[in-house]
Amino acid sequence: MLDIKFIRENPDKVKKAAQDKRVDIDIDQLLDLDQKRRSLMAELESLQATKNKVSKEIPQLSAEDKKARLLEMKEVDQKSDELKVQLKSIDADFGKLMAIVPNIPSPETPVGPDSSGNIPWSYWSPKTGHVDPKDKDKVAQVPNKFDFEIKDHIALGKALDLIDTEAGTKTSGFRGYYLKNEAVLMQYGLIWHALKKMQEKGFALFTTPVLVRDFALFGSGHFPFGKDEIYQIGNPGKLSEDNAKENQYLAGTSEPSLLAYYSDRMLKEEDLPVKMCGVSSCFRSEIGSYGKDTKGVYRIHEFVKVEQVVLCKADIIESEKWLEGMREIAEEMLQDLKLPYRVLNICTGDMGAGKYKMYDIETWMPSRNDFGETHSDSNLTDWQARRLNIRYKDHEGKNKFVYTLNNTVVASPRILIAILENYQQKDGSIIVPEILRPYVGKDVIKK
RNA sequence: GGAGAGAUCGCAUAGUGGUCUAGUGCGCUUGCUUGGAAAGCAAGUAGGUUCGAAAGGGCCUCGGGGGUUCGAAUCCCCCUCUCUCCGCCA
Repeated sequence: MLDIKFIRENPDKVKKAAQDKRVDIDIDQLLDLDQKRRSLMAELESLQATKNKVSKEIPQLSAEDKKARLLEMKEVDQKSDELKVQLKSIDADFGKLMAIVPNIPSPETPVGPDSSGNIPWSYWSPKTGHVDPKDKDKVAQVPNKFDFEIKDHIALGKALDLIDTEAGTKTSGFRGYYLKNEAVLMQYGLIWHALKKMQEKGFALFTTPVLVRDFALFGSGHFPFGKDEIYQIGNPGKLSEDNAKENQYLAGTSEPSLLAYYSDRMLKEEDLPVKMCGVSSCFRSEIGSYGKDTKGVYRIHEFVKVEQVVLCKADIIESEKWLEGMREIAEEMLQDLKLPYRVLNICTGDMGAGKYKMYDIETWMPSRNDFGETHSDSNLTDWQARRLNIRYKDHEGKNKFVYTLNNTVVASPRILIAILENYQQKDGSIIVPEILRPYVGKDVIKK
């Protein structure tokens, strides 16, 4: 959500943002509704003021005067009832449009239509260290090379009894899977490693509700945009469009729950930044990606994720520092695992409506012969905080909306794809990354 | 699943149709007092929105929504949440 005052004063900036982000919204219509809404409100409020005044006089009046006044009030009532009906419908339309007004992207965000417009920002591998994207020769050295015929994670998972998608599909349906044996230990080891790291960095740890209400998903910006992507559940007797407040949903990330923890709160400036780290199951319907990544555990309906969220004061410089800081934490995770990756600066057409700036981190996945997204780092400035009413009192005593940011720490089993494939050996075994060995209890996974 | 009680200005509490512009206590802020402090005294102590250059008005908010009424914290309906007891249960 943007401030309506900002939209009034900068309609061209907002139109440009909508165009670049490919959000279909008529800003002129919004401003027209805003105008109508305000003039209706003014009219209605002056009627209300009359009513309030007369109501106070009535007890003191003579019986006759009283009668006359009451008749007048009936008319005022009728008029105000009419206006209320009009205002209600305008309000509803206004609210719907306000909910989809996109945030203004940062000056560093490339303008582009879709993922093809994303720009590599940096590369890293254990061999090369950080690599500038302009250094083409070095960039070519980032991916792991193998001097034998590689297997994909599906074949490796099957051969070593780590992943069973056939049984998973039988039990759960399309995109179902079981993790087994060392893969289970690896997943929990990754989560444990991530949680310890985040705690050491001063983040408060949370397990979060996965089953959430409408407002949390609206607040994070997952509604109304990505409604198809989210499973709706609840008491069948209560499920309905009109009663969205009662419906519950399976969240696709712990971000909505972490943000909602502070909804409707008034923080003090010294409380900021609030650093949160959530671990939860995540559910995604993957409607709209039929036929994409249909094999293995790259794109699945349920997974586990450790997520980082920061609420900081309303200062663009400070928020950018946190975006970079959270990116570094995610990179540290991949460096701990010694996995090659790249960071992309995400373009306007590929970022959500609420985002100011966004990086994706993609980890090398040999069977795809490409990098695959494993982390997503976003600065949403006050766009979410306005939706969730998360404010703080600054040192001058002024109330402001916080800025919100979020990034992945680790998501499994997707990260297991990179681990299994990058660490595979010629003999079909898999070396366990050093940091996971205490959790897995061995150095090599083999038949 | 059953029965009952409740939700009021940061906290606690009063308030049962007009005197509520929501009182009181605590907390907090400022001032007076004091060598300094405590105590005491005095004043202040929410948010949103709208009109206005400002000063300052108007409107809304007593869990949320709707209704009755000229007028609702107060009466009615629906919802959410909390607590107590019973039942069931990981």
